[in-house]
Amino acid sequence: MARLDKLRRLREAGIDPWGGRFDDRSMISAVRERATEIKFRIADGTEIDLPEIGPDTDLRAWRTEQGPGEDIGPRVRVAGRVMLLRDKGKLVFVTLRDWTGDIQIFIGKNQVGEENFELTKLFDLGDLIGVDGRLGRTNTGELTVFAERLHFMTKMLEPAPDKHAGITDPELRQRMRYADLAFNDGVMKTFLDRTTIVRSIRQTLDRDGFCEVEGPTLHTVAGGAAARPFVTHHNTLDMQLYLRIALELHLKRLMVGGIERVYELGRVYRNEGVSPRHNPEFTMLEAYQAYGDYRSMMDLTERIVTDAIEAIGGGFQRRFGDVEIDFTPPFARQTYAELFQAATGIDPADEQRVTRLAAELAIPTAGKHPDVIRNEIFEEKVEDSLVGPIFVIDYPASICPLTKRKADNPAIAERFEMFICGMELANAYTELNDPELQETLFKTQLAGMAEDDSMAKMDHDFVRALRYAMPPAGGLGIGIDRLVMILTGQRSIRDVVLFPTLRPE
RNA sequence: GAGGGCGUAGCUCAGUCGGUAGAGCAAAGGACUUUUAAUCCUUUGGUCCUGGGUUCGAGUCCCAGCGCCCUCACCA
Repeated sequence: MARLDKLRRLREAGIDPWGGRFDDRSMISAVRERATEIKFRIADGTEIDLPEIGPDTDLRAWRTEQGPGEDIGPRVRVAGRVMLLRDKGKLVFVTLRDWTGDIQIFIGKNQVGEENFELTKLFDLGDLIGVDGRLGRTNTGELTVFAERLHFMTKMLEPAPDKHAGITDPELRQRMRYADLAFNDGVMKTFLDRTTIVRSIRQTLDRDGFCEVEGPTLHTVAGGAAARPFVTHHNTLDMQLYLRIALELHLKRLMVGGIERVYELGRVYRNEGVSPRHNPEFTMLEAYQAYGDYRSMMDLTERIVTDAIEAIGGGFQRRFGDVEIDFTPPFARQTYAELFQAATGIDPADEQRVTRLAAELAIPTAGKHPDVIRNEIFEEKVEDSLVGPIFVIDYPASICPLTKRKADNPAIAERFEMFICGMELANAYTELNDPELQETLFKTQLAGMAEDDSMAKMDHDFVRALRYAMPPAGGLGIGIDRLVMILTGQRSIRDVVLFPTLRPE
């Protein structure tokens, strides 16, 4: 009988196939925790605990040994999706799933009565049902709700995916995330973990006295990062607008205004290529702390990451692919120059040998600033191999134009990047707050931009804001999606973004 | 944007040298009161991504296109 026929049969039996309010149900995880309340009541009325349940448990034999008696378990009400259906004639087993877990339902014809039992004939994989029953264990020891009454909740009209493999086509999983969440193991957990991580980050920042704000996502000038923006248009104002590519410039304006610890955790949009580590829209945290510097932000980053790990559990030793990562604080801190020297055997200050190495690595050097060449070598020889977590500190100043230099060494910028498994997870600076220097650096940056990046413009208002005095500050950016990838063990950003950008069907 | 791989039943996948389109799950009918990816019997189910070409004959070989995945580039 097809699903639509069953729908009709439900209606004919006076049952609404789309269900309704269903009060007082317990979450399946909570029901599972009540397993210890199940007792075996023997003839004289005394109640004894069930034996330890193992893979070879034979409760039927154990019950026979105890003599005449019966299982007494708590009455529970659950609701969820029918994941597996095992029809044994006058007996039907259902594996029911809600968003907290799975539990088996036992539906015996003699136990629930003819009318309820007829309802099971109208069940399909994927339907939503409600069950009243008593918690107990089957002969094999499986924790089970022995149904006393069935409630039909909602009919699924589409065929269910393969009950073992689920949906494996990555495009379908992303396009039909609803089915992915409902039928593929572990997907729900990953996204609930994502929520837990984001909540934990807010808690860490709030506890440190940071103030969460919401900046504009529509910008008249898209600044704060070197990326191409999405362009849009406001009709009645008849003006071109850009979707933000970073949170930075508005948060700094707020620092000028006196919001001394400020952060935004929100979506930014970059009109660049897609890859397993890049989605056109992604979630960034940016935090700014007045009277701090990049070292303050390093401590904060470490707390944000370790708090998030504690929030989702599983300990500081974690796996990502086949790599073992140790998040036990403190995280390693090494200078850019040290790492360069260790990986290449060459002193980064040795101009000649750096140039020779660039040639060996087939890195074109013509017309490039030595620091740019150095950084290309660094990216190739160092970054990919950093398992981390590690803070790479003290970058060459010329590749960080918007960063304060070290007071005692103007060639070095007060910046760190945190790497885990070769991925850049965080980036922080001691922020530049000199408006005149900022303006000059903006101009040089714009002059160096390619023709197709011409939508980059000078943000005059931002420079004016700095003229009203922004306190010296540390600033931090964390790529939330990548952090979630690392902490949940997902290799693709599209497995931690609920609805990644896709071409239309 | 460049290179490589993939596209077959509702789902997961086989498909040999170019010779009648296959399996498991799902679906439909039946048996079974402690199963658990239940099992057993029966049945149904195809635009082989699209369009050309080679050939007596193409899921298979060739060309083009579309889509997805991976690597690289831009970027975080």
